[in-house]
Amino acid sequence: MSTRIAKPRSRMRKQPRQARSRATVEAIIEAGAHVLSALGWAGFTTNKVADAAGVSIGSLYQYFPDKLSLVEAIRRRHFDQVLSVIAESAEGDKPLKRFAQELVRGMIEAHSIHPTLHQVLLDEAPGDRGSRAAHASFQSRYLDHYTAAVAQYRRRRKDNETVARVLSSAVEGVIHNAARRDMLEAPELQKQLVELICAYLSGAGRSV
Amino acid sequence: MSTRIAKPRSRMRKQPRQARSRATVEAIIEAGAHVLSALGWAGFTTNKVADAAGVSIGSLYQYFPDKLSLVEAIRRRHFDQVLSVIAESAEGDKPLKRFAQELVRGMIEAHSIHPTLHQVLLDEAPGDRGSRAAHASFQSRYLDHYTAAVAQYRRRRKDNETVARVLSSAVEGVIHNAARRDMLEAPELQKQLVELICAYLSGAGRSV
DNA sequence: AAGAATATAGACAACATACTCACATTTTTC
DNA sequence: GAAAAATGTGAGTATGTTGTCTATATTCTT
Repeated sequence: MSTRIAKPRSRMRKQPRQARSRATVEAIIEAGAHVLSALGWAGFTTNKVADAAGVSIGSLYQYFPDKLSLVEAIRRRHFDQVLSVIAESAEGDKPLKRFAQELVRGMIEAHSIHPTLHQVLLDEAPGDRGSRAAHASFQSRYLDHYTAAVAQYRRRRKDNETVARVLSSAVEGVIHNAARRDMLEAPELQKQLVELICAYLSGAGRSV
Repeated sequence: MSTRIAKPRSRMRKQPRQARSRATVEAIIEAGAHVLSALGWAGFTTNKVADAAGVSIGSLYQYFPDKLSLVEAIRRRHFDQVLSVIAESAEGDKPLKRFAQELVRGMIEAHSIHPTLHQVLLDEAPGDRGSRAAHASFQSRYLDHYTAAVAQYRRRRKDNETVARVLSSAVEGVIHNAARRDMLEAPELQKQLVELICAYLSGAGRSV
């Protein structure tokens, strides 16, 4: 006869009240991100996370009802970090080249936090519960930066939607590949990526 | 005192002799690729594969000593398929645009077989045993196509290595992203990807 | 300082997965 | 056509993972 909430275990089982427990939760999320980034979804076990965080498995389940909700928390935190980094790197009115440079710089910084976490969160980690919404929202806000750039710098107006998608996934691909081989900081790579963006947006292909 | 071979369980436990068993092995590999592509590395269990192949779990272990050797077989087969498709799509002397078109067409075909298998094999599936070598060999043969194109179509000679890597990972990124949202066959996407390649290789960025 | 609220620990139950083994069935060989 | 070789089977074992429960330790309130 209790007032059962629709999704009893959607977010957090118990709100941390004391400073001590807030630190515990923070440690768990941070350790979780680390394990997920280093070992991938398959190696992501709650016991390993608790171990890496220096807490017991019991403490973990005190705040996260299940594995998915923990991933959810990691996802939320990481996406927020990425978006804030990118957002501040690309705003205002700048020439194309400068925009590209700052975008690339922002992307690299965002991925330097946890080199492979981003890709793992996007591809491996399941997103069944309420994450579809968060995921989509992130993707759309993420695309906005590219869409704005495309609208601002491209001469042609057709297919702007597709162009933004192509550009963003191309940039992601390069960053991801570089992260995998630990070459995110290589300056030639940054330069070439900037050139790729500029070349595509200034539309040199149609003349040939 | 026996003559122990260095890697007793590296490849196959038993060679299939009759046609029946060859079909079994084939069915297992095919089913394995399917499961891996659909469910990812985390959902890739030997029981599911045996089930999907319509054989018993015992039969699977008759030919594959462990899970890794099965992944190895899947990897080998898929990479061979991809390379052969790409190889025949990009050879001879063609204008840049035509090369780009055929490359894109080839990549899309290669990934249409099992949309996400490629990425799963590259990122998720572990490659501990002898796979590092096969993996590196594939990557290098894979890059060769891009390097050849870069050398042939670019005016500048500097940083050709980096340019090839940037180009290949950009193309991979776009293809991968399209595969994830089931848009591999969208014609605007193909067109835009071709334009991206042409724009970058014909080097329009430096003039701005 | 004592009792209530909060936090942590780790043994344990329930379940999933990789892989084995003793035996059944089919094909080949003579 | 019978013995031998090859192939196929699936319950069973060992191991690891998720998530629970209860006992204990720490912090807050008054």
